Amino acid sequence: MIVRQAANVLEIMEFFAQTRKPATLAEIADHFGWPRSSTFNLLATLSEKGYLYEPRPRAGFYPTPRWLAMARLISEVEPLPQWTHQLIADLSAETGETASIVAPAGVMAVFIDVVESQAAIRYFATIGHRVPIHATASGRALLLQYSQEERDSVYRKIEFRQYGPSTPISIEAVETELRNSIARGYCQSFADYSRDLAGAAIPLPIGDRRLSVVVAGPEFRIGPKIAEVAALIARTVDRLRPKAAA
Amino acid sequence: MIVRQAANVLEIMEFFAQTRKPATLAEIADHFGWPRSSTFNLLATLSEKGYLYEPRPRAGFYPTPRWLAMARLISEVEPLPQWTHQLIADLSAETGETASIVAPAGVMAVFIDVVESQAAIRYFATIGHRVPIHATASGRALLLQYSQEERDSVYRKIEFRQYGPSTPISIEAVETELRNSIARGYCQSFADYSRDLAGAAIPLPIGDRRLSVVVAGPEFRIGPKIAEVAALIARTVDRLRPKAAA
DNA sequence: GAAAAATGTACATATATGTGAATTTATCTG
DNA sequence: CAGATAAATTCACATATATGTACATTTTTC
Repeated sequence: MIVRQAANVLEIMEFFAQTRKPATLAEIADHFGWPRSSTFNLLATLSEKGYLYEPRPRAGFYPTPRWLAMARLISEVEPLPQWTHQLIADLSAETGETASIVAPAGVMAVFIDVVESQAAIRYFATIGHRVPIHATASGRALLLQYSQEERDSVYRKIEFRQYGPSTPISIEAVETELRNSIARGYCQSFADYSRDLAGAAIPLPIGDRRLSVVVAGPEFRIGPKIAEVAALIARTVDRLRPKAAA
Repeated sequence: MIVRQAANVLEIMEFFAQTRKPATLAEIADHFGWPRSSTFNLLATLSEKGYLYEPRPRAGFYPTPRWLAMARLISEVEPLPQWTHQLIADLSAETGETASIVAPAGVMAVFIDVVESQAAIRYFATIGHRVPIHATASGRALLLQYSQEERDSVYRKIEFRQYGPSTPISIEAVETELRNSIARGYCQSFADYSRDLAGAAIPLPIGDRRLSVVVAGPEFRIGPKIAEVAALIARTVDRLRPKAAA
């Protein structure tokens, strides 16, 4: 079950992140199609807690810097090492596609850092974006780092759905694909989950964290050169990863 | 009316900002005394939206970097000029007390930047902290920048309460205190709102934004030297504020 | 290695909560 | 400067929602 008012808080924040200017109660209510009274309660709650204020009298609400302060505290812990951002920046620059660092989240994989392609037609992904762990290159690069028991435990919770023509729709299909990936030296996906989308990924263990790097883009651009892209990822990791650490 | 689940989202994030490590459903539920099932729904919602993930399998949830990405976008707009942070940093260093930049939010004043005192006994304030606009030095330094009509409009919404012995409990009392502040050259408060707390503040208009700077600390430390502190604030603003801007 | 304890998940139901309509307050406009 | 228009609040009530209970799964204990 989705907690509506919790989701609404996030939507409001995303709204401000997009518009980047103060908004009045009426504007917000209209934008979301929420009743004024409900919007009023929400804004009042956020204000009361110190997360919203009125920069100028009657010019509307805007988030306080408290969000930033809190987010900084949270992200200080286990920050990604510098070089991982460099990694996806380089990969995106060289391939012209979108590159990301991905982490596990139950049966899903979450994008925790993203550098987007500059191409007009491109894979649009943002930090926080989630995809099924078994039906994507990046996800499978995570699964490769699990023990058999851990993988089994994940499989039990997966709801296998035919997202695309090549989606693996059984545990066996996923395990087979994992074995293929090992043989191949990298993970790949051709529209397993998103239409027209292809990607190459490799595992990226950092300390005891299980991450992966993925480069993804439209099938017609990535498809022909997927092996090259995979090799480039591996080379770039080798180049940037500090030698001392595992 | 307070929107409970909206507040809960904030509480969870604050919880993570404090503990700075992943927490399991059970830990979170116990910490807040929430039912497991409700906690489950909340965490599921936040995860689904891409704001929570599981860094390591079964080691609990933690916020994704999406919070940071969003907060950065939001705060890029109208960032405080560099020198205002320098201002409160210098003031805090020189006085040994807590210094803050404050903005209006209806009948309240919000702390939008804070440098805390290092003293063992100190004014504990964080970004986002809110205090009544009429019963604090910082708030009155904001009111001084309002027109009479704007002030009247604020007064109408204030619920006058006797927070401390010297809290102004009528419009007239506030107006009188404002006139005194002008004569005095700065705003002050002696436990008007918080017990044992005293502070000196002056208006700090930046562009068309109405802000104020305040230095606050325990009455016994600040009290005797309040005039000096106020003078120091004024001098420091003069020193740091770019000459060109108003 | 089996049993116990702890944790995570699903669902029906009573109730806390969101909302439509009414009221107050502010802002245009001629 | 009225009178009109729009925005912000308030409030009682029906309904969407949080939770108690039951069940499944995982981890720990002995």
